[in-house]
Amino acid sequence: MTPYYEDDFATIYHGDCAEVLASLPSESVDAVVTSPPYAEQRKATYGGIREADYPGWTVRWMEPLKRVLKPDGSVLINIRPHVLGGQISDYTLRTRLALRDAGWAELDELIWMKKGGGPPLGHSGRPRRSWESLHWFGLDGRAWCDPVANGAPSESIGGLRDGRAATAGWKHLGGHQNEPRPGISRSLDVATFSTRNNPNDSADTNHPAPYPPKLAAWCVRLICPPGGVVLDPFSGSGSTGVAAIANGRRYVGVDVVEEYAAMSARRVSKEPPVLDFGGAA
Amino acid sequence: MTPYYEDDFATIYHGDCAEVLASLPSESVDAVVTSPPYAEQRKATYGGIREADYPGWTVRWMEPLKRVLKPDGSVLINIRPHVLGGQISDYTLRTRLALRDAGWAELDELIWMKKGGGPPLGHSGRPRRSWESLHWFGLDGRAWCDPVANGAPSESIGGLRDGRAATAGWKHLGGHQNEPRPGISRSLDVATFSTRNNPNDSADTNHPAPYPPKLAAWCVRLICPPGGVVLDPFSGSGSTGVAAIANGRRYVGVDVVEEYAAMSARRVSKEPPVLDFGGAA
DNA sequence: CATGCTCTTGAATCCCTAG
DNA sequence: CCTAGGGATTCAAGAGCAT
Repeated sequence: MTPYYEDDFATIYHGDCAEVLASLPSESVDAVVTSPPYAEQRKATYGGIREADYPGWTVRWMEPLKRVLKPDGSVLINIRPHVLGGQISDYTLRTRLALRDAGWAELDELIWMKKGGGPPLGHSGRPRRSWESLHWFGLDGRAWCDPVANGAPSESIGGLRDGRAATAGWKHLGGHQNEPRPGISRSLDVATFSTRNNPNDSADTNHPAPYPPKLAAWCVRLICPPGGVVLDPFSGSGSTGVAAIANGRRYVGVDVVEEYAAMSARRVSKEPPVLDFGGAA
Repeated sequence: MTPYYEDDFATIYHGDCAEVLASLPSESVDAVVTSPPYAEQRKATYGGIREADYPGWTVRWMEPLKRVLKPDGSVLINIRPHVLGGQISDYTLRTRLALRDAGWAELDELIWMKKGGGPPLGHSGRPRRSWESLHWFGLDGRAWCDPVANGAPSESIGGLRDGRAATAGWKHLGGHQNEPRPGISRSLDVATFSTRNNPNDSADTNHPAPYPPKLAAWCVRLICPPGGVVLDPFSGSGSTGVAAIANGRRYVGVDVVEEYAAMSARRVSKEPPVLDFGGAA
């Protein structure tokens, strides 16, 4: 399939994601980081998947990934139930079970916590909904992950206190005792970022559902090794691509809406790539 | 059924919760706040419900609540999947769907965020799991809730700026424009508390799964009106009871293990009740 | 360069009214 | 009685500017 845009670090396709994914080489992608259209949302641009159809729709677009992903690759999906009549929808539950039934391994439940609580809208008689799920699936339970990538420097990691090397989450990645990556704590399963986009990008991020680039970067660093390939089948404004390139990964984006494929290409092409894989990981 | 312990503010039963609940008067409980034994956990004391049985087991113990709860009462359940072979268990998903199938309305997904990340345990190659779910169910979508009870004082509530009364989450509770409860923002759907118990309680809280009293208090204030009755069918060390009484509610606790019924009675009887329902709400 | 103010803007829901 | 559409609600982040 012919790319809509291509450079050394990014490839953007305009087309239906199932078709595009079917055309990608086997084991060519390390990680998928995406925020698909939620059920009943974005009707204007994506047709608005109905709740009842959502689990099957998700299983279908993810099926080609079983071939396209590397064996230790994984998928991070941001979806969220809506509230109707004071009750939350169940389509995310049913989607998770459908993916398990389809053979996917559910690795963990990660959370995006909206700093400051996010927009104060919603049901005025209920607590403000201030977090969203990042559902993490892999081909099996052994998916690649760097638990230290988003960790904070720490003064109290066990090894530093008693003279042993600090190897939290590091031996796991093949590190050796004599080259420890010391003083960084394991990250939590929660990413805390404001909902706001970078206002500098505002002209180029006119998309109904952009998530903040900092969140995308957190996800990329967690599940894609440095120098690897990140895929977003619902590229939208291209935030995942920007985050991937800014963190020394390559990007493959897909969008069925030409305007968004163009927007992704524009933003991705402007992002100065980071090639220093050594320290930033 | 004869209570194991009883005073003006608390009643503790020693027995199987399904039997005890069946013996309680209709519409006598405003809210249930509980942390049942997780699947495959606490085998020594509770027999260790198997994962496959967990949804049915939950539906069964909750069934009598449809009669015992007031029509606008609701239930807050703290359970958590475990990790095995790098994959999370699905029993909480299936339990939520089973409760929906049984006619319960799922009102929201609330979260307990463990301040500081909680114990740094778990799989060392993965992010530290630092939150747990509080699943909120009601008889229908109109359950009682005070969205402001746990809110923080705010200087920037809309009404304060332009002279209108600030009635966030207050009109909902029957407040009038001329008696606003101003300057308190709606709480978030996240409760952030450390995992630590009050060290003063340590002698009396030797229970395998105590959640912190501050978390229980947050839950009580959210879903039980001042002066109402809070029920915990898995009373354990009695933290829910302590929180209820300290916040001007009454408590009904049940535990199948006599040692825990006794522990609940002991802690509850020591807690000085708060009777000033006026301001603390 | 800190500090403080104004200004804008949200992946929202509910209620009420009109048909 | 059910459906569809429009108005009301409400607050933190961050930029830009003034002090």
